[in-house]
Amino acid sequence: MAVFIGTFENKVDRKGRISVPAPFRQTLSGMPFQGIVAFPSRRVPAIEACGMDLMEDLIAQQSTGSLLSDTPEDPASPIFYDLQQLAFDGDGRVILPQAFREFAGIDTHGTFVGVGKLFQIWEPKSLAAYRSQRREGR
Amino acid sequence: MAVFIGTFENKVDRKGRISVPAPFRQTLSGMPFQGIVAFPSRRVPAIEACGMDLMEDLIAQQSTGSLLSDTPEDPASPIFYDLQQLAFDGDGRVILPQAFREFAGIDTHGTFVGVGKLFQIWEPKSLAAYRSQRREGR
DNA sequence: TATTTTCCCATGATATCCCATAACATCCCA
DNA sequence: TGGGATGTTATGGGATATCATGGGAAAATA
Repeated sequence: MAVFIGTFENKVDRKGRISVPAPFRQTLSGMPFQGIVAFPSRRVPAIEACGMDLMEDLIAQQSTGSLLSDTPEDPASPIFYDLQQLAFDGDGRVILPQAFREFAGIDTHGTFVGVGKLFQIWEPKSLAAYRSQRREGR
Repeated sequence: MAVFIGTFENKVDRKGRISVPAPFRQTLSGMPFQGIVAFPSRRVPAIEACGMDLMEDLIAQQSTGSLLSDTPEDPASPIFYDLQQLAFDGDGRVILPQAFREFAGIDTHGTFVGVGKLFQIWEPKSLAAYRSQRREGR
């Protein structure tokens, strides 16, 4: 099972690149797509990301019947509309799309937080705020 | 089941390394990740740690569907925001992150205390204080 | 051609690997 | 029951490798 644990703060360089922490890359190393699948979180003001394996799980859950029927509901999970594949460059960095940076308020630094099967990318100060809020039990 | 029992005081060297007691490493020896998962305790001024097995239990409960759906809850148990994976070096040592050292007040020495499924790492003097306090029934 | 993206290499900091040593515990055999 | 031999452990430190980061050059795009 792919597991992400730990917190790592990295820099965004002037080209918009940021290093994915080495331990996370390690977790992703066996996967067919060398990179991450990212999307704005529905719950917190941060980007969430995972490996392709989790996406394949999600896709496997779509039943062929409902996909190809003419029921009015969209069979796609809503997050599909916001997904972005971000490939690693040779040194394990990705470029965060502008829209994602804005969503999370990320400028010069990003903090990666492993939360199990996913990880999140935060603007460091929003993370600090969120953390202390949580610790107060709110 | 992984069980930690016993008390061991070890040194922090100038590189910030500290040996995990051999009996604890023994307990962890069968695990896929050779190291510990550590976090500031919610109850006492010390670091708590366990093996990857305990974390995998926690993570296995995250279902792909709910992770990627629009449910309002943060997919992360609050504990995730403070976790760090600390790998053993060839000699069974780990490097305690600065933030952890500060949280527990650990400088030159750390005392490992097995408390069952977890163990704790204390600054020796705070542990002594906590102990005598407890013995007084407070 | 202007602009962006990808690839590649350089660098400094840090962590990792590896070996040495001293203290201690355990074992083994007379 | 000694008492030396062996092994394990914690600890220190030097050499090496890895990592995050910056920037140039090549390639792709518009």
